[in-house]
Amino acid sequence: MTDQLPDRPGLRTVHQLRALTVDLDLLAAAFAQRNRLHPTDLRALIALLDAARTGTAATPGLLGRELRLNSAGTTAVLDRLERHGHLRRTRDPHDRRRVLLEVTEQAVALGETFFGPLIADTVALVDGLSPAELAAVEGFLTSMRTLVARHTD
Amino acid sequence: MTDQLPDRPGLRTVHQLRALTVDLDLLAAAFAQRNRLHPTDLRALIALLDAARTGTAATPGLLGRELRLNSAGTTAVLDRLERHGHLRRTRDPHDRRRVLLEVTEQAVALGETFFGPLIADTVALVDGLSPAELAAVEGFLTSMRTLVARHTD
DNA sequence: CATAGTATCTCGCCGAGCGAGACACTCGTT
DNA sequence: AACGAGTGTCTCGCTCGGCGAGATACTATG
Repeated sequence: MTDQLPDRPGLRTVHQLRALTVDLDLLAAAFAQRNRLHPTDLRALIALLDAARTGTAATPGLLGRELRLNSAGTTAVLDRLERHGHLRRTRDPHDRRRVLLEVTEQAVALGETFFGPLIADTVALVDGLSPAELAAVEGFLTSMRTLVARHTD
Repeated sequence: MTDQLPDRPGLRTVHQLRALTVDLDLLAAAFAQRNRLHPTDLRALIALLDAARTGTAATPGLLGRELRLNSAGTTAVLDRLERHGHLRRTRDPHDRRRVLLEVTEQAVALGETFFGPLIADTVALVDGLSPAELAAVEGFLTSMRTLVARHTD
């Protein structure tokens, strides 16, 4: 970005990666708008679907921490999702201060329409790679994550 | 957060890629907050720095289209950036309806503090790859972009 | 010229998210 | 058992980013 030297492999890759993240953001934004969801609501839905998939108990507090929202903002997100029928709130019988969040079938279906085809295509793409290619791609992604993590402080 | 053991290589890669984009978003958000910028202002700044780097003339209209903001919102973004000294507005002498946007030295420096180290590390990482590995990574990124583009409609 | 088209800005409004605080509940201490 | 501290969630009032509508200034075309 701050380097003008054209066509060094490293810079080309940086550019490709950045373009890809921008495209993914645009895709998410387009999907959100088409389904009358705010970007934050979509992020929340993704987090809740993840939790449901891994069997983790989701609560407003956890969600708010994940989305970097304070409690008031979290309540507002949940109100919107509940109003749109993507979410059910139930009191935790073991700790009656807590609220358990349950995504509805409708929300799961919505998530599948969004992620399903893209994931399927990506899996097909990855399955078409040779073992060496797969190793290179996975190594790159892993290295990038630790690298980004090191710059977040 | 949700590092479950994904069964197939394809899914594992999908997960890694998604985690990476989330981490990059978090990095950007953290940087924005530390510099008293709104996420949109940072996106605008990135777009303007890109334009400056490629020698493209930046105008409010172009920027607004890129950021998916209407004209009122675009004006507000530019007001904020100008107020913070990241931007100068000048009338285009050839078409006096238009306003030309010029990032200040301060903004360029800010961009370098943000992107510089991360880009340098990424370039170093990519430079350390064998030609075959590099080809695999670039091929993957390119394929993903066309794949995402196909799903955006 | 007049008229249509274009680039930008202003005004009034909506609503996402914040800070402060209320309320309900749990838990350790006494 | 009763109290206080700590925790999870929600309510209230507010700020301010972004939108729709329209004003303003300029260019292009007949």
